[in-house]
Amino acid sequence: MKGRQTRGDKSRVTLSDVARAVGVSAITVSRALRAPGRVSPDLRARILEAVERMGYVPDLAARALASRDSGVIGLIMPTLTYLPLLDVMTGIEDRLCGSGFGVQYANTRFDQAIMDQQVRMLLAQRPSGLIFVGVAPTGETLTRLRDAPCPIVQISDVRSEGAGAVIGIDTELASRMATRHMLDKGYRRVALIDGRPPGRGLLRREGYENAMREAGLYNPGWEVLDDAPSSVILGSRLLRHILDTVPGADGVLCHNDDLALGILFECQRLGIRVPQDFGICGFNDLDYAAMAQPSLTSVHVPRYDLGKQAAEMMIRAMRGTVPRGEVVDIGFTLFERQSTQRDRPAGD
Amino acid sequence: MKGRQTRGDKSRVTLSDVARAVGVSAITVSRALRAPGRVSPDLRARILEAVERMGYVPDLAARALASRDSGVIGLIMPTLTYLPLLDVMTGIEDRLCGSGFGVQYANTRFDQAIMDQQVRMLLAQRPSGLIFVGVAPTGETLTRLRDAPCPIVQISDVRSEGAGAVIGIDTELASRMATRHMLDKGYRRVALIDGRPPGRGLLRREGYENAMREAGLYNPGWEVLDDAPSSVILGSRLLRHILDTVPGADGVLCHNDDLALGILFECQRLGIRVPQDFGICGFNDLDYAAMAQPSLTSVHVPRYDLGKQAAEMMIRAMRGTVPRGEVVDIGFTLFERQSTQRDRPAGD
DNA sequence: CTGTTAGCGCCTTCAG
DNA sequence: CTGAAGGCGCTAACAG
Repeated sequence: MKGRQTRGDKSRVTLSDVARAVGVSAITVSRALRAPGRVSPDLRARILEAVERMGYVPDLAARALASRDSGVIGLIMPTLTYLPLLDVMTGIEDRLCGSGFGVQYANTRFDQAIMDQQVRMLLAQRPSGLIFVGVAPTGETLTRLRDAPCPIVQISDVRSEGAGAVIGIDTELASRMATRHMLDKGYRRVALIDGRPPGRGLLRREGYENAMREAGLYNPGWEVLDDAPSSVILGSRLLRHILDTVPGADGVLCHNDDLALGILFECQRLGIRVPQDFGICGFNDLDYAAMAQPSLTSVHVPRYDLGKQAAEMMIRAMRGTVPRGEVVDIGFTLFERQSTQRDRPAGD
Repeated sequence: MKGRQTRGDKSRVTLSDVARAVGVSAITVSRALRAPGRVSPDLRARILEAVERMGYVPDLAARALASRDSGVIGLIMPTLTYLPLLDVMTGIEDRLCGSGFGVQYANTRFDQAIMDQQVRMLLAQRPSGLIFVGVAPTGETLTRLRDAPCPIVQISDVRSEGAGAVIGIDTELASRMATRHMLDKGYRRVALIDGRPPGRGLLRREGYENAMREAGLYNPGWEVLDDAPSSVILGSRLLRHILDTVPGADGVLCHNDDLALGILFECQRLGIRVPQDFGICGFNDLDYAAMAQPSLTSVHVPRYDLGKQAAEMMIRAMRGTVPRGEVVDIGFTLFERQSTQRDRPAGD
């Protein structure tokens, strides 16, 4: 008698299996799992015990289909191979871990069109929330998000246009203060370099320009923007470029510590003394900034906390307690280290 | 007459909507989308046109529920903030991009229990495939995977026990050759340091031990293992530790370039000349290894390709054309750079 | 090549 | 606090 083989599969435990075992209806098990308050305590206990014992794991697809909510929070990222963003990610994950929400990454590869497409896809999968990490939605994406069916949090410059809550720093200010610091230290012909970071390039440049203008030293030719991804190698290359194109250059503001490190190595190779002959300021305060020899001045942003708080906002928003326009400035700190500690030239 | 408001939602376009518009049945549209061959060319064209025009996007949850396949490939990673792994990830993503499969990351945080749990969850969601990146499944996970309902590829040491296809390098060999290289260059009291990398620590240590033993120089006290995550800071700290505990140490084999860079910086700080007084060998050949001053000797692994090939194997496996036991050794290269170029002491 | 018939596993009503 | 119906959107499995 092989009979009763109605459902060919090798018995995946379902909600009704559990329900039958406990002697209640499926919906009660469902509620015991998701809305603890709506089931009597001891029934709930029995149910949870059975769930455990039978090894029941909810089928997310079925749940998503029936409830019109995937329980997934989409993280839209411009790249996955950029260390600073990863710290933010980790903060988000740590906060979300155990909250019952899943995380889905969408890698836009710095490409607007891909972002539009990915966001479209994500939205079609009924996400519980969307977090933009280091990119602000623009263009078509922004439009589509105007009346998105889920909360949106974006980690970006506090002044950027937003479709939801915004958390981040004032990039222009950070860049301006870093530049001013170099000027204060007596550097004059300070160049700016930038690779392909996650999109805040414009604001950083603005801060640099503002500080340089205030000092009457602005020169557009001192801005070196490269489309290659930011890296140590790029930094080395760009130093040579600067020395060629900015006569008498005596410092550089880097939009990333990778670049700063590359600059430092290349200076050492060329026999340029840092900080005496040349000042270097980085951005992000990656771990090696403090360890480098000489140590690198850099703008520190509490990235991990940034992620954590963003996730926190998302969770509150999903409970409906965040006004869509909320903006949080998490602040930054300029760590003034050896790479910019030149004594001011006398009489300057 | 407000009538016919049966489905309250603001019209999400469904398969049947498209089907009705074209005048065919739902299943035909479904097939046109997934199995191009099984629908006549011009019907298919009309359908695709309608799909485009109406902005239809498949509901993955419904699809997963009905087909018992989520179309998602799970990537199990020990951490998301370790640069070398990210290159592998990028390779995987690049290959999978456009293949129609989605990618879902599971971060195990170096924790066996979390891995077990995550794999259990993943399996419950009917993944199309599972790729273990830099970790080999063990314990409960391995058992559970024995008769997994989907292909498995693991990126790890070629000799590691596997639940599916394996692709990677011979870690012991790499480590042994790197150690031998240092010995060849005349370094004698070569220490080993390791932080918390994605699990290949044991094999790397084995390679080091084998090489040291062959040379009659093995000393267990020279192995410094730290549980902190590998980082530049850790490298600096460990150099001081080595100088304290290994009298006359003249070199170190690092299990990561982070560590190597930290060692280098600390040497510079302490006035120890590299490579004359002290040799440094790293692992992974991160971009700064070649740029550092002096440049760092390191073991290069084609990580991006590794990822790409792993994804390729996965795709083949999903078509059922990879024997489960397949093992691919992708090889490595030892780049001998300045940090180990000491002239052999005369008479040694 | 195309259509019909039945669910996939869960959750939303709406009743008690 | 619990239960009974019905359907979410899609796709196997057969038919034609």
